[in-house]
Order: sequence, then C-alpha cells, then structure tokens
Amino acid sequence: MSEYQKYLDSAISELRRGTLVLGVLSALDKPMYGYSLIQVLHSKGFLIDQSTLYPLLRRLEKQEFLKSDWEIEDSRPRKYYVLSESGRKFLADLIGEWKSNIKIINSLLD
Amino acid sequence: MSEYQKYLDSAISELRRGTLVLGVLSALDKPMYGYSLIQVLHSKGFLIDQSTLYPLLRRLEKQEFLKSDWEIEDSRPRKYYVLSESGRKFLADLIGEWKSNIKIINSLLD
DNA sequence: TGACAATACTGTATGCCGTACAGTATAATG
DNA sequence: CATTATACTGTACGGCATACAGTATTGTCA
Repeated sequence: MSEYQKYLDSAISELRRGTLVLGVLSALDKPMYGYSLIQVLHSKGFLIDQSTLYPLLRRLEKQEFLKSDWEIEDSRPRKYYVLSESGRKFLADLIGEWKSNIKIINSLLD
Repeated sequence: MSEYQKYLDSAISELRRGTLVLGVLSALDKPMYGYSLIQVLHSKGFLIDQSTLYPLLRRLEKQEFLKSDWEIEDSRPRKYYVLSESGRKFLADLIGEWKSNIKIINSLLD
C-alpha cells in the first residue's frame, strides 16, 4: 500500500473515530447486543469492527452511559446493552456538539 | 470537575479530532503561518491550541501534504505553510469522506 | 525605560482510545 | 461431521491530540 493510501486511511479512521460513540449510543435507544449492533450499523453504512465495538461498549458501561444484561434464554448467551439515563443526556449533549461542529466545518469548506 | 463533564469533554475532543486535519488543510489553500492560522480558525469558531496545531503542521509537512517557507523579512521570523499538490488531493479525498460520513451519521440520528 | 504581554516557534512526555490479534465456546449449515 | 457464523473476553500496540516546558523577539503602556 502506498504511503498516500496509508495516510488517507489513517485520516479517514480519525474522522470516524469521534463519531463512533455517537453512532453506537444513538442505536442503543433500544436494547441490543453487540454482534447484532455491528450488523445493524453496517446495514446503514456505518462500519464498525468487533475489535472496535466490544471495547467501546465495555468502556461506555464503565462510564455508566450504558447498562447491560445477559440474556441466556436465547439460543446462545447475549449481552444486551441499552442507554442509561445519564447516557441519554450524554447522547443529547454530543448530538448538539456534533451539529455545531458540522456547521463550523462546512463554513470552512465553502 | 464532575466525571460526567470529564467524559463529555473527552468525547467532544474526540469528535473534533478527526476534523482537525480537515480544518487546517482547508485553510492552507493560501500560504499562512501557524500563529495566524490559529487566530483565523478561531474567528470562525474552530478552536485549536498551539500545542495541537504546531505538531500537526509538522506532521503534515513530513507527510508531504504541506510545504513550508521561513519568512525572515517580516518583523519576526514566520514559517509559512501551504498545500502541496499531494495535499490538495488529500484534502479533496478527505472532504468526500467527510460528506459521506455526515450523511450516514445524520441518518442514524433521525 | 523597563516590565509585562503578545507574538511565534521548537521539542518532549503523557495518556486516551481505536484497532489488531489471540483466544473461547456454542449453534447453524450443508 | 466439518466448516462457518455467531457472540463474546482480554491484552498489546501505536497514532495522535494535548500538556508542559522552553526560547526569543516585538509591542505596549505606565
């Protein structure tokens, strides 16, 4: 892979980086487990890998923005995550920041 | 500062993170030196600190997306940066990615 | 005129967080 | 019955923003 491509990939990954939390939290309005979350987000064009999502979910739970429950009734054990109250507020705050950022960047790009 | 505020600040900083390169490169369509770049971006609502900008400029030059020239004729020495050819393409690629990201995230947030 | 703020940079250290990688185990498929 | 898909855990690594410290010159204003 060319140096150029390497740097571009890296910059693209940096671009996505901040939006990861946004994408994940916004999807967890309703309870969902990790593996299915990957597929749901994927189907909407939001690509996220296992190795990115699982650590992120754990971190967000530690920070108390997500609650989790193991469902062992299903065909196989699944850990369902959902927004906590605090997480709901956090998401709202982040969305505000995101929208403000978009305006600023778009004005720079004109 | 509360834990909540700490996590929010961190997430906001992650949100900005990817857009830093976008903001800086888009401004360097015309030659400009670091210190003034901070002020120009600042006046447009894009906040960036010395300790963030200078290392970023050095990195982008190392990656050959920026060229630089010392101007010592001025009242004091200033290092002017401007997009290279490669940088111009890089910026265009990044903008494409940025716009695509916005669409995806916004569709998630609806 | 002399101190303090503003200007304008360099360089190193730190820490967060995404990602890679390795591993575990069960269920579905063909 | 082997292979693939599902569904998770945990650690190691590296890139990059940010903090911090440092240097030196110019402008201001009391």
